[in-house]
Amino acid sequence: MSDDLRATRLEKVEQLKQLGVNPYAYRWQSTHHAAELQEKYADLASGEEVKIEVAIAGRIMARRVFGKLAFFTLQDETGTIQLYLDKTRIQENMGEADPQAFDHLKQLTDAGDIIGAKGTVKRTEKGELSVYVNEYVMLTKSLLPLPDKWHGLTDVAKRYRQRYVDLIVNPEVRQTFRRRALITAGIRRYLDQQGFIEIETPVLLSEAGGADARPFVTYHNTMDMELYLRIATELHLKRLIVGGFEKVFELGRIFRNEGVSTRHNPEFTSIEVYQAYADYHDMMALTEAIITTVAQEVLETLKITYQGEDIDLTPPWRRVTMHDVVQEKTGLDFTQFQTLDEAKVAAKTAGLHDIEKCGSIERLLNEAFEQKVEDTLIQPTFVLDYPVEISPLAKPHRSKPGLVERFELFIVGRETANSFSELTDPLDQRSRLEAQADRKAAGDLEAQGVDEDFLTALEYGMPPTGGLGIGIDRLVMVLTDAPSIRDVIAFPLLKPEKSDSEES
RNA sequence: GGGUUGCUAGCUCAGUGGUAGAGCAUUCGGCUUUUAACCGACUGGUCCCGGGUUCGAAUCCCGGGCAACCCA
Repeated sequence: MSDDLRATRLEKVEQLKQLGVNPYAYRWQSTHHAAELQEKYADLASGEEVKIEVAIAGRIMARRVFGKLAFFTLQDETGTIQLYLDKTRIQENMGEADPQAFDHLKQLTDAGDIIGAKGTVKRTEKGELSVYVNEYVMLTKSLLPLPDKWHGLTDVAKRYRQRYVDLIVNPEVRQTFRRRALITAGIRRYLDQQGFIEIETPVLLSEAGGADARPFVTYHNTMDMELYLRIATELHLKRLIVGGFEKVFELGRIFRNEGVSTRHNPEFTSIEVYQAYADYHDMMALTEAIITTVAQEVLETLKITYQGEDIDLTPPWRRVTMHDVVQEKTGLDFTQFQTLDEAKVAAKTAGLHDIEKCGSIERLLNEAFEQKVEDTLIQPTFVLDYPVEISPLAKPHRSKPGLVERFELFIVGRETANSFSELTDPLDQRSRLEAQADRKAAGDLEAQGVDEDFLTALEYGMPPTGGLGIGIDRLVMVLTDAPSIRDVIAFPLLKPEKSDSEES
C-alpha cells in the first residue's frame, strides 16, 4: 500500500533529523534555472567542464544510482537538468559536516524530493549537460511516490483532482497554464493601450441578469436574503457607461448553473468590453485585434492547428449574416416564410429534428443555425444580425426589421465571442425585459427578470455603445490546442469522491 | 436526460468462472558515465461500492458511485 511507501519515507525524515538536517528547509538561493543553463551552455562540448560554481534547486524526477556515482534528473519550473553526483567530489566538499554525505544522498533521497545543489557545469562524456555537484541540501522531503516515470499520470479524473501531481509529471500542462496567463495578460495590456480601464463589478447579486442562464443561489446570513452569483457582467458595466466611463471592461469569473461537458464548466472566465459611441462593426474590429494580437504574442503566428485542423486567424475574418449562412448550409430562405407551420414543414424536409419546441420562425431559424451551421464554422467567422427575440439586450438593426445588430464569433465550430450594438432605448429595453420576465414566470428557468435599477440607469441616458463578450476559456482552448475546457481550467469542478464515512 | 466504454498494487496495464499477475516505483545486495541505467533478491491488493447467482466471482446478473466519449 501507499502507506508502506509513506512509512519508509517518514523513517527517512527521522533519520535526516537525527543527522541534524531539517527535511523542510527555510530558504535556498539559486543562481540559475535549468533552462538558463541549458541555453547558456548549449555549445559546451562533451567532457568539458566550466569551473564556475552555480546553484540550482528543483524536484528530483529520476535517480540513476551507481556504487560511487549517481545521476539525478532535477526539474524546476523552466525544465530539467542532470545532477552529476560523484562520491569523491561530494566527500571532499561535504565530508567535514557529514563523513557519509554521499551514502546519505543514496539512502535518504527519493524521486519527488526537492533539493538544492551547488556545483560546476559539465557536459558528461555521454553528452548530457549536468551540474557537477560539490554539495547538496535537502529542501523538502516528499512523502508520496511520484507516478510511473515513463507512463506518467494518464487517468484524467486523477489529473484534474490532483492537478499538482499532473503539473509535476506532465510538463505540457505547465505550458498550457503559462500560456493562459500570457493570453489574459496580453488582452489586458492591449485594452490598456487602447485606453480601456478594468472595473470590477459585483459577483453577489439580488437579481442575476445579462444573459439567458440559470444562476447559482446562495444566502447572506445577516441580511437574511437569497443572493445569486452573476451570470454576466453586462448590466453593471453598462451602468458604468451611463456614469460617464467611455471604455470599460472586466475580465473575470462568471457562474452558470448548468451541466459539465468538454466545452462547459459551471464557473468560467469571460471578458466583457464596452465602448461608448461605438457599434457592433467597431466591436468586430476590436475582436479581431484582441485575438490576433494575443495569438501573435503568445504563439508568434496566426496560422495555428487545433486538434489536427489548420486554423488561419489572419484578418479580416469572414462576415456573414445568420440568414445567409443558414441558407448556405440548409437551402432554407427564412425571409420567405409567412407562417410558422410553413417554416416547420420546410425545416423538417431539410432534416432538422426537435423543432416542435420552437414557438416562432425566429427561434426556428436559430435552431436551424445551431443544428446545421455552428459545427461547420471552423475558420473564424462573424455571424451577423440575429432575431430580436433571442437578443433582448441588443439594438434593433438600423435597416433590417425584426433583427438586431449583433454578431457571434465562431472558431472551430464553437461560439467564442458575442457582441451587440447595445440597446440604449429605455422603453424598448423595458418591454424586452418584461417579455423575458413573462417567460420566466411561465417556467423558463433561463429567462431573465427585470432589473429596475438598470432600466433607471438607461433612463438617465446611455450613449450609443458597442459591447463585446469573449469566452476566455474557449479562446485559450483554441490557442493551446486543448480538447477539453478542463484542460485550460487549473481546478475544474468535479463531484467529490465518495468517502468511506459517507458510504455507511 | 439517453447510449457506449472504463474503474485490478503508489503509477501504467494484463487477467472473462477455479490459489491475484507484469513493468516501473519501494526495500535489500552489487556497480564511477547513466539518461525508461543494468544485474540479482524481495515486498506490495477493499480487484470502485452494495446485493444476487454459483461448490467457487476481479470475471456472470441487478442496483449504486465516479469518469471519459458520443447523442439530445
